Amino acid sequence: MAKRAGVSTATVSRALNNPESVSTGLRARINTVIDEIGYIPDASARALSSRRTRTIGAIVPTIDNAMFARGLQALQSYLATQDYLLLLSTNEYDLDIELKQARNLVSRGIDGLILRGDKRHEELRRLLLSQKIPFVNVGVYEPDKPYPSVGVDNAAAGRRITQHLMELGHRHVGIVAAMQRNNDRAQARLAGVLQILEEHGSAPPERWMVQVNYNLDDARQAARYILADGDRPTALVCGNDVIAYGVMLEAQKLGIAVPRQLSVVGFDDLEWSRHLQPSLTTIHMPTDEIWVKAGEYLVEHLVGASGIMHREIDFSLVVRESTAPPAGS
Amino acid sequence: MAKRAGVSTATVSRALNNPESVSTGLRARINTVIDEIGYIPDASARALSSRRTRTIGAIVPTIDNAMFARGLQALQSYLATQDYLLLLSTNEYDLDIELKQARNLVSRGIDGLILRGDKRHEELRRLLLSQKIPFVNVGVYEPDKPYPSVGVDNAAAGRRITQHLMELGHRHVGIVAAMQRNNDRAQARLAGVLQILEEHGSAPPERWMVQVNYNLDDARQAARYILADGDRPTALVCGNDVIAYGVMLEAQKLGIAVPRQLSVVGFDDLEWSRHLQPSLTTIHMPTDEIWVKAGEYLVEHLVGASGIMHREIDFSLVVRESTAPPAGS
DNA sequence: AATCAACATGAAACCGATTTCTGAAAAACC
DNA sequence: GGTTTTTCAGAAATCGGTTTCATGTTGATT
Repeated sequence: MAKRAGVSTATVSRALNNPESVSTGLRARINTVIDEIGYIPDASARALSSRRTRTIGAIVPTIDNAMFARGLQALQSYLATQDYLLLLSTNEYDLDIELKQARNLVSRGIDGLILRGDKRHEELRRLLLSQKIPFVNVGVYEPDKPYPSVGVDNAAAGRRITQHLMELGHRHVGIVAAMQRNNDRAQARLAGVLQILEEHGSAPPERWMVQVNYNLDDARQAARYILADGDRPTALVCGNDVIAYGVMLEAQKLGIAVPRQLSVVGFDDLEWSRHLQPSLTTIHMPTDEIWVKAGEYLVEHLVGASGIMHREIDFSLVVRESTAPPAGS
Repeated sequence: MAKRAGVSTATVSRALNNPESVSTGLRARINTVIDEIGYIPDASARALSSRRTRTIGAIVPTIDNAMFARGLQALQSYLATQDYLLLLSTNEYDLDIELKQARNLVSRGIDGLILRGDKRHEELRRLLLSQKIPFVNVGVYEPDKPYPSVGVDNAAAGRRITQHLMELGHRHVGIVAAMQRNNDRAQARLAGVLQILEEHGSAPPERWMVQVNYNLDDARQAARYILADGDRPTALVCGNDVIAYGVMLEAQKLGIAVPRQLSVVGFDDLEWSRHLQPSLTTIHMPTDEIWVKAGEYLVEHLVGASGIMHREIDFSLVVRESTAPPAGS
């Protein structure tokens, strides 16, 4: 302890947390000693007595996904400016793992928690409630839910991009969706897409609807499956940009011209989408903004703000070269 | 406290950490009460008295980079199996930020630290030494350094892929390197590439050597700059796969055929590299293995293993379609 | 000059676990 | 059966801060 400065621990604590309450002289002396011996306060002790850790936890399905990586980066940068640290866990889309990770995080005394996904273990719900840990569901906008969410309205995004295809005249539309299991974001997108299709009497046959994992190989395989048939759709809605890339690669390999013979759309607007040949029509998601806002919500909540927050972030349709009217029109 | 079970805190602690030392009856009673009231031990208190947090810190330049995202994912998964948690920070290639983040992590009582990069603040070196915090430099193999490292020998990788170009007969080779500032990995690769080029009397002119950021736009711009000239190289070595993608996109746009008129190579072997048209010749990096090994080293070190470790992980050259003998040969 | 409020500081309790020390009971030994 | 050893569990100290409470000092008020 920096009591080498000849002061009590109480005074050091005050000098650190509430400098104005300590006289200038003492404060200077304390700071000198701190620099001298390289004193670093013990956060565990601090946490133990103050019941605050200045740590925010985050549980995402995986870090190895461009959207999450980007969001986490933005979140971490923001938290750093507020002197918060990010305790990171992944659940690999498994609710039991999520619960276990959450227990661990809670045990660590996180001040707040950021979750990706709505489907969660009932137990986790109780845990967060009983421990009074504020949390946000990030990446979705769900104003009806009894807990805060910040993100885009994914169903609306699904409707928007499908509408675009409808306006171009497509009536034979297939869907290569992302895995729906425990993924509310993917589910909402799919629901939005289907809604518009049904409104136009274009609900796709079984064969034109596939779910795939987040990688190029699986997306290509799905595209091969759907496009192999003689009677194929004139447009494909993909659950995200990565899937769309795979679909376009496979279309190219099969000699199907995009967009002349097949329109392709995605979601997310990753960096590649602008650069692809042809470039990809997609829904732009302001990922950084979403995650930073989520962080802001928690931080503000921790200093006293209150009330459930639902924050909708606007997405936008980015029309590029991968969509055009269907061949026959 | 679960002293509702009618036992002392000491016994509860023992039941949790060293179950064999508690009689079966008591243990059962304690476990029952724990389940009943949903008792979760306070990690802060535990850390305070045991001086261990079961937390590993990591400081990387950015999460938003496919290689780091992937490595962190692998590391986090591994740590989860060992009941360790990952405390994540980024330094954005800035040493001062890194020091600040490290201070914060140390204050949190991390048991070990994973660092990406060799160049660091002198102060940080001292800090880690004085606090006796084990750490590893990940992503590079540097057996001569006085601290552990686990990764590939990037200079050797640079030599290897350049050798491949030499064998194909290229003598006019340009370089689009990654940013060198505070990036030992990028520096080592570049050094390896230059070494081989010089051995073949093919040191590139100024104009053929550019440094760019990790994104497609910058890479394309660099390619445009190098390839605009009438007298252009027959091959380009790119600092990583993302840069190579940008270069190939731009070459395509400029009407320069890859590999017939221009060979392109990268490093990392990201998912896209197999799928590109033409597919990319590159150096495969076993990212998962590297990061998991780094985690293993720390965890093992914390239970008593000792000695500086330098672990070399093998890279491999993956020859695909983006390289061929130069046009004239 | 006397009274009182405001302020700066230290002493000590406290946060919730781990760990050492100690004693009582049970097991082992002769 | 008496003594020694082992096992089990509780009391209490400890980790390093924060925070309440008490106290002495200074400055303002009248």
